[in-house]
Amino acid sequence: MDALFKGLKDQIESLSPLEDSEWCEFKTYWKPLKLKKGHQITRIGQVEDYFYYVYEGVVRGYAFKDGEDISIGFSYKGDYSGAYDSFLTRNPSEWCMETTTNVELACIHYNDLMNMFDKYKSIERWGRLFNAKMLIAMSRRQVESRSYTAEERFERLMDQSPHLFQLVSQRHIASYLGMTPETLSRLRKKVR
Amino acid sequence: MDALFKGLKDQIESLSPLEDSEWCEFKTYWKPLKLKKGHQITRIGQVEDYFYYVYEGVVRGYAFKDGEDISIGFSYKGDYSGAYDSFLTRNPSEWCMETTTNVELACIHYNDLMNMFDKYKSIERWGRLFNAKMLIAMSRRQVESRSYTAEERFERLMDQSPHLFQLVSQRHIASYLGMTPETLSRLRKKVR
DNA sequence: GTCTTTTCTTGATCTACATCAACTCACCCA
DNA sequence: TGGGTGAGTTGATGTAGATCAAGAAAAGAC
Repeated sequence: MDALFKGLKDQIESLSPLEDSEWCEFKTYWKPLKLKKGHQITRIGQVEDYFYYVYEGVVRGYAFKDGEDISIGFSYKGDYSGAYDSFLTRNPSEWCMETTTNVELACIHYNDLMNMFDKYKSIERWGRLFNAKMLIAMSRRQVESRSYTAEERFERLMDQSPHLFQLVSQRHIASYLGMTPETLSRLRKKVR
Repeated sequence: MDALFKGLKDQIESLSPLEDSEWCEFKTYWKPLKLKKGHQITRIGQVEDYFYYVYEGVVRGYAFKDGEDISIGFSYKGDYSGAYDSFLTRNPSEWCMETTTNVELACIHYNDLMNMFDKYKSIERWGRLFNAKMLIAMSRRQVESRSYTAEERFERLMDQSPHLFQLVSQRHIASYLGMTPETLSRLRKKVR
């Protein structure tokens, strides 16, 4: 439990250092949470009320396209997670989140986070820089998905996140890479 | 010139209202700028020092993939523009910006904006919300590019931004939509 | 205004990847 | 312990869109 909060604090302070008193108050709004593999965190059509910090395990975010689900991203240790679009806009979510392993999280309610933004400039700053970081990661991924073939995307993922292949099923990885499970299977065979 | 600043102020205050005194100071750091069609605003490899507000005209952002340029996005009246990734990280830009029409812009230097963030909480908040807005737009676009065929993406762009086809060349729109100019040409013929 | 260069169009061909289908393997639980 | 269910593999075939090529149109340049 302590380690979880330490991780969270370090993560936040890497973007914006907080006064001890600020952290002490901020901390009280974050609730630790353990979930089993396969748990649905957010469903389509519901407004996302929580923002999650992932301390242990993997959370998968995905959207629906004619009934088939397509993976948008995976959050690991140290990442944040949640249907962030819905969390920010307060509109019903078009994405879902589910755990693909057992996970340990900490979550904070929208209202509490907004109050913290109002109250502390340092936390407002963290919010700005956090959004900036997400934005940068996302724009990288955008160019990535446009500039490479299926095979190249697969190879790059193998280089960058080999552990993912142990933690997530092939078909979820396939949809993340924008290809069918069959294609991914053939690519894996080719490499072996 | 007045209209430009009024547009900028409205745009900022739609996210975070400012005190008159705050706006008065903030305003002094924004420099108006007129550029001719075809002007290179940012080049690859240089660190982006400015953040731009587009008052009139169209700015195109693009990246390179084996020598061919691929359009990442277009900024019109009321949008912001710039190699935002490089602006935020202070790393050499992997993107370029160029005007595709004559444009009127206002720009602010990185250092000045950072000073304003330090000094005023309301401006820090604007920064947070601005990033959030960009993030939401980008994640929509990401799902968009994965969920639709070339033909659907073309139709959706025709619906949402028909004016773009007058302002930007076919091949730039084609690369934006993730297809070749030939394919776009055939799709246009089909619709006519 | 004519000459050059670039953009757009149209057709013929090619290919990466999807789709459809059948078979194997692991895992679960009754 | 055996059979049901879902995940992964493999093969045969289909297709959206890329590539190559060559002509038409439009936009600059002098």
